[in-house]
Formats: sequence, C-alpha cells, structure tokens
Amino acid sequence: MTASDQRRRVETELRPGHDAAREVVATARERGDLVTVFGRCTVEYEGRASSYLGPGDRHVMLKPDGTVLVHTDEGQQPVNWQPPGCTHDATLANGQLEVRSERTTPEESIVVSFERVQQVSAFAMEDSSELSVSGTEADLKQRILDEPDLVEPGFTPLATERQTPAGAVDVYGEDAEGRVVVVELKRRRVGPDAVGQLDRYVQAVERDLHAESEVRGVLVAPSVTDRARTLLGEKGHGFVAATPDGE
Amino acid sequence: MTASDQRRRVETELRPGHDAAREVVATARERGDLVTVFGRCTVEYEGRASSYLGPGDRHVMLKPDGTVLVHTDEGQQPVNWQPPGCTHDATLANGQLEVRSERTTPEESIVVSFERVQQVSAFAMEDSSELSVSGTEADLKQRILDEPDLVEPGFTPLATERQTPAGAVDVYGEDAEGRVVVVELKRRRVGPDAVGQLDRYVQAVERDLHAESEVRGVLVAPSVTDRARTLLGEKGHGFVAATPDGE
DNA sequence: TTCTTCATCTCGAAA
DNA sequence: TTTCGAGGTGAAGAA
Repeated sequence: MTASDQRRRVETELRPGHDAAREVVATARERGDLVTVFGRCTVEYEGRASSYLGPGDRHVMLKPDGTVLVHTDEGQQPVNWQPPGCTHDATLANGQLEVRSERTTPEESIVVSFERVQQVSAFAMEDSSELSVSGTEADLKQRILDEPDLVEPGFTPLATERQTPAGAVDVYGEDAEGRVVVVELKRRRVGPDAVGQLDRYVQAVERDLHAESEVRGVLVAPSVTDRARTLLGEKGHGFVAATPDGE
Repeated sequence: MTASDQRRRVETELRPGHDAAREVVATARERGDLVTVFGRCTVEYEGRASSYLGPGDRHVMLKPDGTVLVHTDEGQQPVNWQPPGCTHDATLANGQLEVRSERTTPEESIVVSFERVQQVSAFAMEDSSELSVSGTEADLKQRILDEPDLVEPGFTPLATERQTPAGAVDVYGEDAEGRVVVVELKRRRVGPDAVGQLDRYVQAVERDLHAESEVRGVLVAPSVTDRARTLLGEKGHGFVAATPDGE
C-alpha cells in the first residue's frame, strides 16, 4: 500500500460546518467510501410505512451500496434505515445538512436533517472474506442425510427440496413400510408455525399422490413448545429431537 | 452546554496504536459512550450457531447497552453482532486489539481481532425522542374497529386479541346472521403462512365453542398471493382487501 | 423466564 | 420481478 492509499483510508472532520460535512459526504460517495455522520438530527421516513423521529444524537451510516442506517445509543436494530439500492444525496437545506436517500419499488425515502454535525468520516474499505457459518438448517439436513435413522429406523431419504404445490419439502423419503414421509427441519426450538408449515406440505403431497397411501409428517428440531406438540398430535404428525451439531 | 461537555461529545483517534485504541474503548465504556472502531480485523462467533470471518476492513460499533455490530461495506445487516446485554471487553492479545463480548442465556461470545486500527471514536449521546410509526398492523386493526363494514356489511367486532388455545385472535366478532367470525390482520401482502395462522385460530375457536355453529375465517390484508388464495379456498376462509392507511 | 407474533423485517434462491 | 422460507432473525407483549 502506498502512503497515498494509507492517507486515503480514513478521512475525518470534527465539528465541521454543514457545507464542509456535505462536501465530505459527496466526495466520499463518489469514491465508493462508507460514510458515517454523527450529530443531532431528526429523521423522516415515508414508504412501506411512515415514521418521524424528533431531535436527538444519532450515528448515521451510509454504505456505498445504498444502505442507510440510523442508530441511537440503544438496541441492536437501527431506529431508521433504508435498504441497499438507494441513492444517497447530501444537501444544505434551511442551513442544515440534509441527507436524503430514496429508492423505487417500493417508493421509499428517508430524510435525516442535522442541526449540528459533531463528526463526519469516510472509510475506504476492502473486504474479500466471506462469512462461514455452521449450525444452520443446512447442517441439520446433512446430518439427517448422513444418518437417516435419526428420523427413525428404516427411514430412507429419496429427495431434498422436493417441490410440491405448497412449496419445497426439506427431506422427502419413505419409512420401513414404504410409506411416504415428509420431513420438515428446523435449527431451533419450534412453535405452532412450523407445524402449520409441515402440515401444508403433507397435505400437498397427499394430493400430489392422489391419496393412494397415507403420507406421514415428521418435524425434526431440537425441541417443541407445548402448543406445537399439541398441534402435532391433532394433525397426526411426529416429532424427532435433533440439533444441527449433534447435541 | 459547557465547553467541557462540548469537548467530551466526540473523541477520535486516527491510526492509534493498539494500546491507545484499547484505552479509548475502555474509558468510553466507563463513561457510557457509544464506541466505533474501524480497521482490518477478523471475527469469531460462538453461540446459537458459530461463524468465522477472515481478515477485512470493517466498522465495529459498541453500544453502552452491550450491543455489538460489525458492518462490512455491503448490506443492511451486520455481518456479525451481539445483542444488548452483553459485557464488552477490550484487551491486547498477541499484539492485536481484541474486542470481546459475551452473554449468557444463551451462552454466546464474539471476538473481534484487529490487526490494524484506522480509527477509534467515542460518542456521548443524548436522545429523548421516541420514534412514532404509522402504517402498522395496529393501525389496520383500528381501521377495522372504526369501520367494521370493511370486513363485510353487518360485521360486529366483539373482542380484540381474544385468547384461544391456539393463540390470540386479532379481531373476534359475528356476522349479520350472528355467526362467529375470526379475523386475521396483516399490514402487507400475505402468503400461505398467514392462511395457516388464520386456520389454526378458526379451528381453535370451533373447539372452544364445541362446534355449536360454523365459525368463519376472514383474512384482511392489502393483497394475497396465488398460493395463499388457493389455500383460503381449500380451507373455506374469506379474504378482504384493506391497507393500514386506507388504500 | 418462555411463548407467540409482528416487522418499513432482511436475505437468498428459484420460478 | 415476485414468491417463499430461513435467520445466530430482533423486539414487544403476555402468561
């Protein structure tokens, strides 16, 4: 890395005037930098819903992909945001720095108006690493395929992601007696929604097969809630305890 | 605001040594500031699942409530995170700045190891404003209660959030002929899951009432997908188009 | 605590 | 583009 690149990595202005802040945002945006603006602001959002946030100190992040995130000092979720694909725009309006971000389909806009900017920064970022995660539903599926007996002795997987009119079945197979078995996988403790999902698939497969034979449903997850277990009983489906990592 | 307070609002160090960065993080944490660290780092996570992220430039935010957010230059969601309630800790390990955050129930930890810190900042934040949102499911409910005829002429709401063995019914009422009607509300276009939810409630109410009379189900939402509409037909439930804002 | 559902959910894959 | 389900979903309210 050259000294110039090194100098370019981060650019920060403390308590800039509104026009200086606007300038930093604009040039950073051209360079494809991630920008942060910290200061006292209000936020208006209009789109899928609409919201208004009165004055307060917030940390605003503008990503080169069009993402906007407005964070207060509490909570994991941003208090306001805009998804990737938006077009940012920083202007001076009524003597304030106004950061506006818009997109279409759906039509949405967010406007952050700063009455005071405490800090504006631009970061040049390089990131070639991909996140690798384990303990997902895909891992649980692989575990079932490797050890089908986890579902029940004699279970034979025939297909994964088998399409039905109601959606894709996680694991489709047959039991020791040759009856069709529909398996729904969940990486964590399941509630009533998962039972409904399993039941939709079972019914869809029964129609698909013209109800020539009974179709069995099995939910595979680490555990079930009481209400979900009751529903499983009502629908006549089974439950098998298993985790993605193998307990 | 005093000059001292003004000076305290933001504290930033550019390309600090690892120990200087650690010091900023530690003192900021004591003062209840929000901290951001930008630099080249790796991230390890272990908990409900586990993950590893190789070296790259990222923006890390530590909130005084224990939240940790690791952002790359893409996407609305952090690539790694830790929810509120965690205990942060910044140390020097192998000559690197290591930010560690842990919590219990569930046991989870994240470790961010910086090989180079480009910027560390601490922000004192005041924010007394609450976000007000409109266009939510609660708004749709109010709209139905104000104009029950939107569901159908003669519909009479009798209760909201009425408890059943399957969960709470959004709006519970009766039609012009005195038949029980279960209404499920959605603020946006619905898929098959919403039909399953409605059907669970209808079945639960039928059991509750000992099936003395037929129970009708109505889904109220802006629109419905084809598959969901088919399911509605199969289950014998109705659909009414309505938005939280009134079209 | 656990359970249940909403969310401007986001995200990715497939049709 | 829309649909559908996964997600370390998070967040809120109730039991």
